[in-house]
Amino acid sequence: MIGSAELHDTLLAVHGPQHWWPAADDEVFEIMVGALLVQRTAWHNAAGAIEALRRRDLLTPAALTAADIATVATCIRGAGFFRSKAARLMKLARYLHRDASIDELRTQSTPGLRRTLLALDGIGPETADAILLYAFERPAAVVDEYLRRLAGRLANAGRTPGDGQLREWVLAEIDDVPRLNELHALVVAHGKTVCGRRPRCEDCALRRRCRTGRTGRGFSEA
DNA sequence: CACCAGGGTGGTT
DNA sequence: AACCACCATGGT
Repeated sequence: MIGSAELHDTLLAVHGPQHWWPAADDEVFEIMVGALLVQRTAWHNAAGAIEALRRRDLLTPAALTAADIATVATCIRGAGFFRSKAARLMKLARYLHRDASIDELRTQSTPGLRRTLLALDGIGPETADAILLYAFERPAAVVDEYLRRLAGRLANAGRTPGDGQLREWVLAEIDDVPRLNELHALVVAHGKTVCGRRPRCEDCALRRRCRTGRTGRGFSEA
């Protein structure tokens, strides 16, 4: 099985740097909002929703808590699923304004912070790891559908790995935030342009590594 | 027109 | 544990 470091380097050579969320310290809440808004939505539309919220100065927990949910829903309508997303944003803002705070979350250990995020409405494993990585700059491996499909083609020996195995596989060779950041963005770029739902391995820089082409060790159990 | 986009939740088998 | 419907808009 190819290592995550080689996957990173190969995709970087093909697609170049992706420039995803260079998280400034005062943008943590904004990035958390973006991570919720972008779910099953093109980034362009999520970005428009964030700008609409920014125009109304709603990108702080306090301001969003005080806002009317109908106003929030109007701002984020273009990002889709606006009713559920508006409710989730209000819950997130209330939680960070009343029950906790960004600074308090910063003091938590990475595993603890992951559990904290997973307990919030609308934050599942992928969004939690994206927030850990892009907002809090913690070493986290974001496992998305593109990476699952990619791993399914690259792991020719064993069975297709589960999400937990995929996280371990990524972190085994990459533990620094900049490359984990870049890797997830590159996997998405690769999935959208070359090997998406229907693989086009003949055009892919990884074609020699794919199940249709070659040998490898595959993922090990446990 | 069908399909996709930086998923998660709740219910059923 | 795997599968499913649902959420909803904008772009191609």
